[in-house]
Amino acid sequence: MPGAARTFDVAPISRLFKALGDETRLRIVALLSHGELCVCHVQEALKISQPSVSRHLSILRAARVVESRREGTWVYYRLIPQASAECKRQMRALVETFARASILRRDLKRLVKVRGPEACA
Amino acid sequence: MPGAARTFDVAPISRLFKALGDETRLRIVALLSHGELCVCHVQEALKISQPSVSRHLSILRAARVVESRREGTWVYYRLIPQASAECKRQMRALVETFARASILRRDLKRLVKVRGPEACA
DNA sequence: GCTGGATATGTGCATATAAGAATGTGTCTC
DNA sequence: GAGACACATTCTTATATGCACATATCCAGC
Repeated sequence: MPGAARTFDVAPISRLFKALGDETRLRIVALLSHGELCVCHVQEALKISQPSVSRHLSILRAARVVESRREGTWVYYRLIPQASAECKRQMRALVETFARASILRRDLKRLVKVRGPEACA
Repeated sequence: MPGAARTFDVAPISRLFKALGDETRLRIVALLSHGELCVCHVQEALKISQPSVSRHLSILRAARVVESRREGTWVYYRLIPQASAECKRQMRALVETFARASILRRDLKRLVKVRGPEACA
């Protein structure tokens, strides 16, 4: 086996952690852990500028943490299953953490209630 | 309850991920997940400069990921239990990942065999 | 095709981070 | 206390990151 890795490859986890090592992006992942959301939902929930949300989402997408789906005018983002077992393990732990954060879940419910579960405007 | 957190506090996890979002530091944590090591061991295992090892270790210590203990000339580093449940969960998942990386474990064993389990020189 | 709303991207700036070289601190031995 | 060794810190340079602002793209409805 030529070029077989002599040491464990930490690159995938490192990439994941780097993407998650930012409060804003972590809050976005927390929101998305409860389901799919469009950009305006995230923007409203986090109270930050639209370009900032978009940028952080693109970083998360580049890191293969989220994927997007366009539906008319709106773009919906959701978490995607991790490719490697290591990243899968980390994301599972993270989602479990967020699942226990009932306060955040209430925030999200309130947001969806206000803005509507399907409509963005 | 005045000042009660309206949103889930992501700061501790963010801080942890930021510290771990670097390949070198992740490799260091991987090594330490198998037990306590002194700086020269880490330096030897990772084949990087001594100041670089020291600097990364200080970052990990600032992030409350490791702690150090001086024994004569040498300084030993080890992982420390995380304070918050969220960080504990992430570190458990990470250590489990490294425990499965048998290749890395063999590297470490070889290193300890060469350098000795107790003596650094 | 034009307009307006939703989203994405470019630019400039301030700050943070990483690596290498040099130097400083602490501890042991003699 | 002088020298040797282990480790930490500082400095410089190159690169990366986050934010604010402006601008561009994409789509729906007319």
